Formats: sequence, structure tokens, C-alpha cells
Amino acid sequence: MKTELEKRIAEACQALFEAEAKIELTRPEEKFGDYATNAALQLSKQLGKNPREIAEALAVKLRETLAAQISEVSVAGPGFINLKLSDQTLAAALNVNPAQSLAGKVIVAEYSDPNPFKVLHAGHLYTSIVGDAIANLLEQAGATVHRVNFGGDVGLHVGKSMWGIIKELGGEKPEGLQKIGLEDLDTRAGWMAARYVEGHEAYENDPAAKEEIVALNKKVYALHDQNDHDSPFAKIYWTCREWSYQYFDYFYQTLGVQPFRYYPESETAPKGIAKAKELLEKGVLEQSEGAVVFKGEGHGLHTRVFLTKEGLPTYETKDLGLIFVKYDDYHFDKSVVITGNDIVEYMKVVLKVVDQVAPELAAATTHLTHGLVKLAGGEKMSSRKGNVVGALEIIDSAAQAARETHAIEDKDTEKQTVFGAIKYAFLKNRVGGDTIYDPKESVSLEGNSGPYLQYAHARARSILRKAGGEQPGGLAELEPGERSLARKLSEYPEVIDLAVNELMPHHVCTYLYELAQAFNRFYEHNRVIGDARQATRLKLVEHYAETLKSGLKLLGIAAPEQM
RNA sequence: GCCCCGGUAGCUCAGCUGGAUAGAGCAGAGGACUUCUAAGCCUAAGGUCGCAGGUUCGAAUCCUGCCCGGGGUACCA
Repeated sequence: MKTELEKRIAEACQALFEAEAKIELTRPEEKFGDYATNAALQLSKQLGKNPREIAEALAVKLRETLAAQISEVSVAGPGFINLKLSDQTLAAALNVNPAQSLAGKVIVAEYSDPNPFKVLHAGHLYTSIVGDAIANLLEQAGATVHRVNFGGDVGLHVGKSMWGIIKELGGEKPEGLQKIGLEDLDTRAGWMAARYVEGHEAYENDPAAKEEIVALNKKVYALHDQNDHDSPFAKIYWTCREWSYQYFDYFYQTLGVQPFRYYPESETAPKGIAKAKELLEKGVLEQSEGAVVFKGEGHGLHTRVFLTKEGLPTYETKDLGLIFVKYDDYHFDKSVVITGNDIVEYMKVVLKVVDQVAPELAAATTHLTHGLVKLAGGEKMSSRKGNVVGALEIIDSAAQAARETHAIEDKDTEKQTVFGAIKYAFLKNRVGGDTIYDPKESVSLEGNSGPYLQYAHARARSILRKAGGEQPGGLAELEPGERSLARKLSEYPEVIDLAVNELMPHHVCTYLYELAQAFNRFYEHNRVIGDARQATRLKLVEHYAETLKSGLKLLGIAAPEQM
């Protein structure tokens, strides 16, 4: 509909003025109409004419050529042309689906990226939710999406964790892990996280421990090289790594996000090292101070180390390997990587390196970044320093706030509300900056929140239930209140397209909130059941409930039948 | 120092591919209700869009400089 109108307006510009204009219809305030174009303002310079004059002439032409779809063409302000759809056209627009713009495309979406042996913090919760929503958006646009997850099961932090674990066990004694009696997934994860913190502190403050940790780091790499599953050290390592993966699975299941294909760093390291060596020969990477580095300065970037003087791969190399491994596995058309924004410059360097040998892979990769999750009034979190706010702490704080705010009796409703609240709170802001999470506000059930939307859905469903067998009717000749709701509903496919193109789920949130507001307004002023216009109104309510539910589903948020 | 990101109402944020009186929610003020879920609706109030220049018919939006906050800047991720 929108595209067709744009085309017709462009044709009118051509016919009247022989002028090329880039027509992009926008959604103006409701009082102006359903669509607006600034074509006349654009053309005024090109034609050297007054924009109002151009607009008037165009309006006359459009009244004629668009008579079938448009009930009103008006000129306003400096020269905007406002279009009002006929009720029939508007009603037809409600059956338009979002574009299948990515049909046939294969997309790899990487996000969440938790590290084994370490705690899941609020940032992992954030990226799991946002990444899942973005992947959902891509999928609904027709793409085949592979969700992948990259985690550091090798690397210095593992050395730190192993140091803490071995110390706690009194040596390389895997049997000690059983004795500790850690049956519960949370407890295990917490225990390992505490060992990491000990290892990290020792690394910072104790030179002897630092040496041991560096050695343990090498030992972990060696263990992978030798495929060692039998030595006591290896047993400890594999057991704890498995504990982490079980914990991650449990976490994602609780969250209700789609499962991942895990790529442990140990799996991408060999490919990365091979690539790094190849690049060294090609002169893309170079030797410097005993390490293999990329000198980024020539590209407006900075120098980063790919292979340490110990001969170990850094994160850069493991990530380099990952890009090629992902391509080998999926032959993607597009790769989306979502991480914290502390990695922005780093990723530019890695992609610049990829660009030297496989420009098509670099070009197909989009790096999206987000900021920190902070608790309202709290401090920022850094897992390296140990003063983290855990992912589960966020969930618990939301659950507690929900219980304090309103009594929820059954567990399922509570879970839906709590996760609806958290997810919406994370998704409603544009991805990029920091997120201030306020548990009370997120579950407060008033204003721009997940529960508000869930409630707005339940209300509509309630009407539909009460209507019983009454059949919804058609949507010809709408009254103003009905038309407002229909107008908002008609924006849905455009909003989804925008969110897909920009990889920005917050557009969906903003829209759904406005839609729910439009519905609540409608609900207050228009009786449905028993009214003479019941059939038409039921149709609208049904449409609304379906639209809201679809939108929420893309966000990973449940739409309960009743609350 | 250099590079990146951010700075919009008391708070949390939309708007940023230039366009109509800069929009929401929360907090605070007022109001309506014998009706389908009041977790709602209605009304008013609240702004030097960090600052200063520039480009433009038109700038929160683009450009330059500065200020403030955060991140990165060689063997962490």
C-alpha cells in the first residue's frame, strides 16, 4: 500500500513537472491524515517555485489519480501533502503482512556469549533477550537464522578460575568436586564464580600466583591440544566446564529464549591460529616484540596482539577463527554479532584484518553493541572485579517487586509477568547506550511496561470471550474512534519492516505501547458488546489482540489470555 | 594525547536517512465513573534539545570547535 502510493506520487511529480522526487511517505499526526509527503518542499528548490504552489498542483493531480484509495488530499504547513485513506483502503491495509525482505537469506546471529567458569551477569541477560528478539525479527522477515553463542572456555580467565578451584580442592583432586556436594546448578555456578574472583585477585596482587595462573592458562590450551580427558587436571576442567554449560541451558530455558549452537573458544582457536599464521606470511600481520600483531594505525585503528609471545592466541585470534568457522558451517549471507560496546574498537580491528583476506565476510558482518546494565541507583558492574550484579539477581529483584506490588497467585502468571516486565524493560530502549534497570518500575504495571501491554491484551481477549458466538463483521464506514484504532493497526507492517532493517526491536516496543494506548482509549469510549456496531467493533478488537500478540511474540513476551 | 559512544522535561527514555506547535512514561497537580478487567481513561503543568559557531527556505537531527560523562588505546575479554 505504502510503496504503491509512493510510486504513484512519484509518477505524478514526473507527469506534472518532469521532476524526479524521492518520495517517502511518513506517518504524520493523526489530525493531518494517514500519510504525508514533503515532495513539494523537496521539489521547490529544483523547480524554483513556491512549495505551496507545487503542493497544490500535486494535490489536484493526486485527487484524480488516487481517487480509488484516498478519500482526502490536503496541503498544509509549508507545503506538506497529507493523504487520508478511504475506510475501505484502511480496512484492506489491516491484512497486509510485514515484508519478507530476507526470504531465502541465511543469517547467523551471535549474542549472549557467556564464559564458562564465570558468573552470568546482567549483561548476559540483556543480550540474551535483545539478541533473541532481533533473531525473531529476522526470522519473521523470512531469513533462516542460526543462533550461536561464543564462550571463553580457554583463556586467561580460565587460568584464574582453575587456580582458584585447584586451591580450594587442595590440589589437582577432581574427587573433591564430588565431595563438595554441589547438586544445585545455581550453587555450582556461584561456587565457580567465587573461585574466579579469588584467582583474579591473586593474579592482580600476588606475583607468584600470577606466574602459576599464566602456566595454568597454557596448561588448559595444552589439554585441548592433547585431547586430554583423563588427567586429574583435565577431569576438573571438563567437569566444571560441563557444569557451566548445564547452567547456561537452564538459564536460557528459564528465560524462554531460543537455544544456541555453542562455539567454545577452544573450538575456534585452531582455525584462528592457522589464519593468523597465514596472515603473518601474507604480511597482513607482523612480528613485533615477540608477538604477532596487526598494526591498525595505518587504517585509523590501533595495534592489537593476535598471538602472544607465549605463542597463545588472544581473543582476537579466536574471534578471527570464529568468523571463518561460522562461515564454513553456515555459508551465511549476513552475520550479526551483538556484544558490549567496550569491544567496538577491538572488533573494528578484527574485521579490518578479515577484510584484508576475505572482504566479503567482513562486509557481511554487522557488529551491534549495547551498553552496561545498571541497577537504578546502583553502580556499574564488572565481572572482572567481582562486584557483579548477577543475571539471577535481576530476575529475583523483579519477582520480588512483582510480589510486593500486587498479589499473584499462580506461578505461571508470575513468571509471565516477571519476564514480560524484564524483557520489555530491556527492549524498549534503543540498543546502544546503557540501560538503567529499575525493578519496581518494570513491574509497576503502569505506563510503558511489559505488564501494561499484557494487560491490554488480556482486556481485549476478555471482550472476545464474552462476545461468545457473536461473529465479527466487516470494517466499512468507520466511526472516528474505530478509525483511530484501525489507523494505528495499519502501521504494524511498516514498523516491523523498520525494526528489521535497523535491527532495532525498540521500534516494536514503542509501537505496541502506542497501539495499546489507542486500544485503551477506544475501550473507554466505545462499548463493544451489546452496541449496534458490535460486529465491526469485535472485528477491530480481534485484529488488535492478534496484532499485539504477534508483536509481543517477536519480543519473546507472552500475551496472557487473562490476568 | 589519539580514536569511539553518549549528553533531549525533576527521573527513565523516544524522536536523530533535516521538515508542520520537540513526544511518552514515572513523579507531582486536577477531573470523570451504576456499563465489556480502573493494571485503565480525560485535563493542565513541566524544555536555553550540553555550549558556541556554520550549512539550509527549514537543524534536536548535518558540519566544525569546545565542555561534561563513559569506553578503548600491545600480549584481558
